[in-house]
Amino acid sequence: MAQTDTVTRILNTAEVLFAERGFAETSLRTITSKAKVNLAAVNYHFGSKKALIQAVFARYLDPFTERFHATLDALEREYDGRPIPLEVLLESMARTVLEVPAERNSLKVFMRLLGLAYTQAQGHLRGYIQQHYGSVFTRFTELVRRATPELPDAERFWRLHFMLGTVIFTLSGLDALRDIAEKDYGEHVSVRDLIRRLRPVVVAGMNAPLPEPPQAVAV
Amino acid sequence: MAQTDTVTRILNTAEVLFAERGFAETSLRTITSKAKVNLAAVNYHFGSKKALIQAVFARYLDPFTERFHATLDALEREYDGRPIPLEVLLESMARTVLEVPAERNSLKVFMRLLGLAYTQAQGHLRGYIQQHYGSVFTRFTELVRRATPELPDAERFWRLHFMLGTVIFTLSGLDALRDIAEKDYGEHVSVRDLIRRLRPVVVAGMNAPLPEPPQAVAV
DNA sequence: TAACGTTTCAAACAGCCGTTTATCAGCAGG
DNA sequence: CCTGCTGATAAACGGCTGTTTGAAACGTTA
Repeated sequence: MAQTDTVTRILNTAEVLFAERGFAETSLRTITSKAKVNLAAVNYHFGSKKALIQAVFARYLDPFTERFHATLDALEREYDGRPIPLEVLLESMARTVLEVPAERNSLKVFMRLLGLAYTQAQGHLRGYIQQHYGSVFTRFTELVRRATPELPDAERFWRLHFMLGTVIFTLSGLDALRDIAEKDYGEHVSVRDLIRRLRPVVVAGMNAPLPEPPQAVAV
Repeated sequence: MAQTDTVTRILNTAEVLFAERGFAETSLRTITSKAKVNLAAVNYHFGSKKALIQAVFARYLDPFTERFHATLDALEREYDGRPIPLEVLLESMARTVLEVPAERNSLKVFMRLLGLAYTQAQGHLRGYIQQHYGSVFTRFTELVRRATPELPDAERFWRLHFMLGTVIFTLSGLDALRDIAEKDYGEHVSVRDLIRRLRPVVVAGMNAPLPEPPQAVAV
């Protein structure tokens, strides 16, 4: 019953190629030839290229949502109704994001894929992710809401997306940036190192003073 | 001598379609038919699709770099050797970014394009931008360096890219986010409004406390 | 052994891609 | 008048795309 060797070979090859070149720029022929599988295997096992793309994401996001829900369950038990501090929430999310792909040494790929999901056209992907994994995000934002009661709802919404942008943009473009950083500062940067650097910036961003109201005339 | 009507029609149509769907997903036939010009016109006037993509960027980035250099010239004269405060630098950049496309009501397109330049494969584009416009960025980062002498060089490098990610990610995915925000918070968000919200977050992120050193054993 | 459902495989499908070609219109200067 | 030159146009080019087909190979169960 275990997944066919062919299926995993396709998934393993596809996720790397997608991450490197994007979806439209990666043809099924490239995938199947590099995976040493017959061209028709993709349509046989997945049905279409769209479905393959979604399957690639599901293989990361299914275990992620499961673990993240479990983590949040544990936190809610621990804090027993009291608001969970923002740092704890962010830390938990970061840890879960790191855990899942760590087992396959593919954190970089996972991050690239997340970036692509946001920026590539692929309307079907956005819909699929929203529909299948939207609930975790909703639950998380609700907990963040309780952790930051002083923030207006709209402001918190935008700041969460600001921070999402920071993280996804950085980690998904990591290879290119790393090259520059290494050349200019002679410093090798690991993903964990980057997350260490990201933490204070994200926290400070979330806790930044409120913006001055828009060109308002004082009462 | 003025640019042919055909050339501008192609550029106007192409930039919108590229911004909406990405480069690989936008065919020359789609562009030329929507622009009501002959298919061969693109290759005749630009030479290739790659060159068209670069021309679309050049039409934004050429005036941008020119104005931004002028702005920095003025600032350096004004501060006469003293370091220019970080807020002033960020503010100037934001103002220049807003000015250029404002004349064609295409800020949204410009931002999407910047995002695509980072995230889409298109290796030739990254090279082209680096080669033609890298010097402005270098000059800007050097001024930021003088404005934030307490930051280690590597830390400043990463934080600048964190903030770049925040801005590009947000503004380039603006349409999708705006829909959610409007539905959930009933609030219409303009680009200027978003920049007002971005400012304190970016400043706070740049001024965040330094991260604790990596798992170092105390001496 | 025979029949079965599942998976692999080579080949072909129609369709779209970027680019090139050859033809033709319009207009300049000799 | 006609010779060049710039641009516009329709048509075709070879190549690559995702998908489908029908036959072959496989392992399992009767």
